[in-house]
Amino acid sequence: MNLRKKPAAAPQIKAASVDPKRKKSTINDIARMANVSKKTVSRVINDSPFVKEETRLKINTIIRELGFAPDPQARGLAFRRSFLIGMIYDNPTAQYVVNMQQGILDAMRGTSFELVIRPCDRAVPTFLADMRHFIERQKLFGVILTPSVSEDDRLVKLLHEIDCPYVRIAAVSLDTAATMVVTHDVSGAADAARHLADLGHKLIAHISGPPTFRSAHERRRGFAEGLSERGLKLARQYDREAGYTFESGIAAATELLSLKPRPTAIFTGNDEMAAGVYKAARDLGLEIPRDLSVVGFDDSPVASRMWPLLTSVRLPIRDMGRMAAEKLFHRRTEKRAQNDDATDVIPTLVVRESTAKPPAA
Amino acid sequence: MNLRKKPAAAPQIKAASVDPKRKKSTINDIARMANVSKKTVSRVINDSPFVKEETRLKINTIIRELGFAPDPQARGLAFRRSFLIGMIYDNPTAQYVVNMQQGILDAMRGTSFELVIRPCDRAVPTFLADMRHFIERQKLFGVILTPSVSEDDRLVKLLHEIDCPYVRIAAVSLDTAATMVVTHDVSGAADAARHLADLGHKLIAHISGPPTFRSAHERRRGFAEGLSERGLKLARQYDREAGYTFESGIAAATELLSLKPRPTAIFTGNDEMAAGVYKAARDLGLEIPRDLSVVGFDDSPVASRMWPLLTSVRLPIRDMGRMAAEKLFHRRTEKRAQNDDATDVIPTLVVRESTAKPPAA
DNA sequence: CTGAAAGCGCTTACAG
DNA sequence: CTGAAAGCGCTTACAG
Repeated sequence: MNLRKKPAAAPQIKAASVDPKRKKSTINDIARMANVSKKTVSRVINDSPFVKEETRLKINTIIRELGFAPDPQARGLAFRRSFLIGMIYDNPTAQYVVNMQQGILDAMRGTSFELVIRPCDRAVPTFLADMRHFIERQKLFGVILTPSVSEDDRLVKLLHEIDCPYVRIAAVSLDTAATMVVTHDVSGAADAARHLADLGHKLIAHISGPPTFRSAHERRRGFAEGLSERGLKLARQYDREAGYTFESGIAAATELLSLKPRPTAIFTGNDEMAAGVYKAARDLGLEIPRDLSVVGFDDSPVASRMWPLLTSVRLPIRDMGRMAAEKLFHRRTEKRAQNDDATDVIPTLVVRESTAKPPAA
Repeated sequence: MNLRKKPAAAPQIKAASVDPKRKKSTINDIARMANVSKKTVSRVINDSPFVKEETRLKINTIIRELGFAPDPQARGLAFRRSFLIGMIYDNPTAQYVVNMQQGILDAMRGTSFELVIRPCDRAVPTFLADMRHFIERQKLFGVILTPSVSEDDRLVKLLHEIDCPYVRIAAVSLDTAATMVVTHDVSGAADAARHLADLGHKLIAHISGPPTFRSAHERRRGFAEGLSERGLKLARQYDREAGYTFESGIAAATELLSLKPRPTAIFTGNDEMAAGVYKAARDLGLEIPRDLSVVGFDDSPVASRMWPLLTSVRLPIRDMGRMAAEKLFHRRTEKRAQNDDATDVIPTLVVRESTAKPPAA
C-alpha cells in the first residue's frame, strides 16, 4: 500500500473542491449547508417521497455542486446489504463470459452498483459452502446465474434460504417468470433443422452437449422437432452425445463420418464441437460444404475465423446480461409488475458458408 | 489470519448455527465469549503482534467454532479503504480478459478480497473522471492494469494523486519494479524471428499492431532484433502496421502477398491478424505452410482451431494475473523487499504446423 | 499486552 | 414533511 501521506490541503470548502486530495464530503456536510438534518439528506438520496419539493431541490443542488456521492460501504453497512452484484458462472467459453459481463455492466452504468465475478465448479464438494460464504460475507445485493450453474437446484434452494435475490439465465424456464431470462434454444435449433432439411438433406446427424447442461437437451429437442416438421427423423445412430469441447467434437464426428450411409449434414450443440467436425472431416478428406454441411450453435468468434465460415445459431449474450441485471434491479421497485413477465430471447440462424445441398447420391 | 469460513460443526451455540437464517455472529459475540474486549478480537483478526499467545489461541478457537468472518463493509468503513481489487482493462481479446481474471482470482482465494471488473475506453473524454469516480467511490484497495490501459501515463498520474496502489502489466518496464509485471514481448518476438530464419526464410514480413499499444512496438522491435542476429533485415516494404484485428490482418496481408518478390513468411503481432493472413492467403490460392509460413502471437484458442494449426508465441496470462495480484497484496506486508524486484515473464514459442521451409525459389 | 471511548458515513425506528 | 437518537460492525487514537 502506498503510505505516503500528504498534509491535508485546503481546509476551506471552496478551493477544496478542486484539490484532488480534498476530504470527500459527507452527508453531514450536505446537511449543514442545506440547513436540514442528515436524515433529510438521506431521504433525498434514497428517493423518499416524504420530502418537500423545495427542500429536495435545494439539497440536490448542493449535492451536485459538491459532487457528493454517498459512500457505498457506509450505506451498505446501515442497509445490511451491499451494492455488489455477483455474477456466478461456469461457462467455459471466454467470449460468452466476457459478453455477459459487458451486458451486466451496461445495465449497471450510472447506478451505484459494482460487479463482482465468481467462476465456480459445481463438481467440487465445497461448492455450496463456497457460494454461501461468498454471498453472505459480501452481503450481495443479488446474483446473476448463467448456464450451467443456473440450472443447479441446490444453489437456488440455498439462495432462497439466505434470502438472496437472483436472476437465472437458461435455455428453458425453470423458475418463476420474474427470475428468468429464457433463451429458447429449442427455437434456434429448430431453425437449424429446417435450414438443413430445406437444402435437401435427409441423412442428418446431431452431436449434442453433455447431459449436465440443460441447453444440450433443449438444442437436441429443438433440432428433432424441426426435423419432424419436415417429415424427417433424427436416427439413433446419427445422434451422438459429446462434451461441448473441440476434442469431443472430433471424436464424435470421426465415428459419425465412418458410418454407412455417411450423414451429409451435422448439427452440433455448439461451435467448439463444430470446429471438431471440421478437423475430423479434413482428416477424412471430406470437403465442407461439398461433402458435408455443418451448423454450429453460439456464433462465437471462431465461427467467422473458420474456413469455410460456419453457419451457426446466434444468441445475443450481451443483451441477455443487460436484461438479467435490469430484472434484478427492478425486483425491488414499483416496476415489479412489468418485470414479473418472463424475459424471452429468441436465437437467430446466421447462414454462412458451411451449408449447401447434399452431394448427389 | 485465514478468514475462510468452514461450516464448522455446531458447538454449544445451540441449533442456531445450523439455521441458515441465524443472525451472523459479530466481533462482539466473540469478545463476550472469550472474555476480552472487542479491540483484542480486532487485534487477532488483524494479526497484531501485541496479543498474548494464549489469548490469541482462545480467540481463534472461538472464531473457528462460530465460523465467524468479519464483515468487510464494516471493516472497510473503519479502515477507510475497501477490500475490493479493481481490474481495469481495454484488451479486446476475450480469452485474455478471462484468463487474467482467473489469475487474479487465484491469488485472491482464501483472502477477504473480491474482484470488481472495469472495462474502459481511453478514447472517451470522461475516461479519467470515470476512473477516478470508480476508484474513489469504492475506495478500492488497489487496481491492476492490463495493456494497453496499463501504458496510460495520465491514469497512473491520477492513481498517485488519489493514493491508489496499483500494479501494471506491460510489455516493457514503465515504472518502478514494485509496480510492474513485465512480459518481455521482445524476447518472444525474437524467438519467432530466429525460428523463421533458421527454416531458411529470407523474405520475411511483419504485420504489427496499432502504435497506441506498446506491445506492438516491442514485438516489432524484438522481431527485427531476432532477424538481425541472423544477418537479416526487416525490409521497409515488408513492414506493415495494422490494428490487431482480423480485418486489418486481411488487408495488410493482401497487400504484402501481392508484392514482388512475395514474402515467404509473415510474423503477425497477434493471432487475430494471423487468422486474417490465413484468409488472405486462401483467397490468393496460397497454401500454408507450403507457400507461406505464418507465426502469430498470443497462442489464443483460435491458434489451435485454425487449419493448419498456428505457430504462435505464448504468454502465461493467468500466471501474470496471479503475480500481479500477489504483488498488490504484498506491497503492504514485510515481503516488500522481495516484491520490490521486478516480476519478469518470458514468452515461449509454440511451434505447430504453420511454419516450414520456404518454397524452392 | 489490553481496554473504554469515539468515530467511519450512512440508515432504521421512533417521535413529532 | 422533518429531526434526534441509536445503531450497523468494525478500527483508530489514546490511555494504562
